Amino acid sequence: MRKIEPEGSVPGERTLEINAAEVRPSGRYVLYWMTAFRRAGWSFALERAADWARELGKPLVVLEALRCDYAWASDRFHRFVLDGMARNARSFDRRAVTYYPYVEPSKGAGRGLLEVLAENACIVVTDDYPAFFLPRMREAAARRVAVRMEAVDSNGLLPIRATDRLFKTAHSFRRFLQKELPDRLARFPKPDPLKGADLPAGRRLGLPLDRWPRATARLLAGDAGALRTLPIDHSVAPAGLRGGETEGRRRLRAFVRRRLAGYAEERNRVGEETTSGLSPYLHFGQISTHEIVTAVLHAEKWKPARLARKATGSRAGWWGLSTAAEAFLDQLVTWREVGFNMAALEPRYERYETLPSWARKTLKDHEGDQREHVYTLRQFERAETHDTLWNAAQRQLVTEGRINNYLRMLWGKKILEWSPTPRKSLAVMIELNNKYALDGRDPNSYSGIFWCLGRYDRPWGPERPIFGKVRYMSSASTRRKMDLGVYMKVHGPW
DNA sequence: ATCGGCTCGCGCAA
DNA sequence: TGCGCGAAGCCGAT
Repeated sequence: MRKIEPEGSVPGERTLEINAAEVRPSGRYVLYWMTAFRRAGWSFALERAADWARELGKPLVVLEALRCDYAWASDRFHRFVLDGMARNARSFDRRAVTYYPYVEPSKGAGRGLLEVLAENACIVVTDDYPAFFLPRMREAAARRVAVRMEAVDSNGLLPIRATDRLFKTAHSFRRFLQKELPDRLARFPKPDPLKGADLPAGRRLGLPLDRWPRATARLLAGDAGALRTLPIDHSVAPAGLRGGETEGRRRLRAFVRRRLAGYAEERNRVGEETTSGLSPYLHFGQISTHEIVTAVLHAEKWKPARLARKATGSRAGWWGLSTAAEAFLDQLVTWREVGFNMAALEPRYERYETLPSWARKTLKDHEGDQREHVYTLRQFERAETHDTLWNAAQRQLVTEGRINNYLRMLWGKKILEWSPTPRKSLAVMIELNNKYALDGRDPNSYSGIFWCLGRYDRPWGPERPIFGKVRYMSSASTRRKMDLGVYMKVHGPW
């Protein structure tokens, strides 16, 4: 039997069949189950779903669900995702697409929703994201759904399955990217995959969803009273920035226009807005790396001929852009995607055992060292250490859902220094980062945490107590190097 | 203000 | 087999 494939331009290396079932051309619609790439533009997954709908001549149904039972679910993350769902509702309602936003009102209430929708689907397309509970949820769904399911990778510039190699340093990953990216720069997702897609209208599908009522406008508006009714952690308050694709795009424009040119020199200035601030939007899939890269390349009037011929792994000069743009793209592409490489290829990416062996050895050698200060998770959480700078960074995390890039490293290094064991320090970092950081639970966030313990880094001398040969950082040097006045004022004691 | 040394693994040249 | 080099460091010498 001929295998059905849609016409389209989504690269084969980004699509993955995740069950053995057949496509069902007699179904009533194509179902796109949006779980990670929560946006209407620049998404290979949505593009693939639209390709299928056109190929089969069926309407497209988009299901975007928000569970309440995942770890660390709180007002903070719900509000951010709901902002995005409200925006998606507007984007999709202007198209010939049936958008179904579902917010789980109680634990387990969403069970069965996907299967019921899949019963009438020709095919289910979903997102291929390599971290948190999403891979497990996707696998469980693939076993229960009796129609073909595809997962599509719209994570970054490099498809997560482009290689089997697990990269141990940014340098070797960068060198690999410099060989692999040129071909992929010509195959970006469409800014608006539904434009001109010519899909049949699906306005009156009469979905049998009485058991799973569509999210109310009040909830999508992020109404505080509506949030309070959900069984999630209300002690972690919304972070004070609006989520959603439009807001992410607005920030991208502002960054490129006003802050990109000074990025290389100013990114570590504490207490000023000098970075893009896009990582929460990237984490929840509300903006795409492809869109960001396109905006940067456009601002720099870039041409493919500017690419260096040789892949040396060097941090600057490969793109042929300004120093600032090269530095920014190194963060966005090299450092973000090396974390996706880890999460996609190493199922134990959250485990201490995945640290490089030199780091595990040296930390073990120093596990018995005397600790001058030792704090519990709760003391760290409440910013109750002896170090006012560390406390300020922790308070920024709790109130804003982020920490200044440079201070985040110091934050982690000190948790290592002030914990009974390196393993316990890892547990504290993961707990606090996942609970409070908008971009926590992301592959990228794990890179940041594990870097503090030696991942992607090299040994440094001299060997010190507790740290061994793991790179040491000190609050005293940080205070000397940086102007912390404004920062300490804003994040001073509660 | 700037420099070297501290230390290990990788990729490439030879 | 040798060599250069690497997420943002630290410290002491000059």
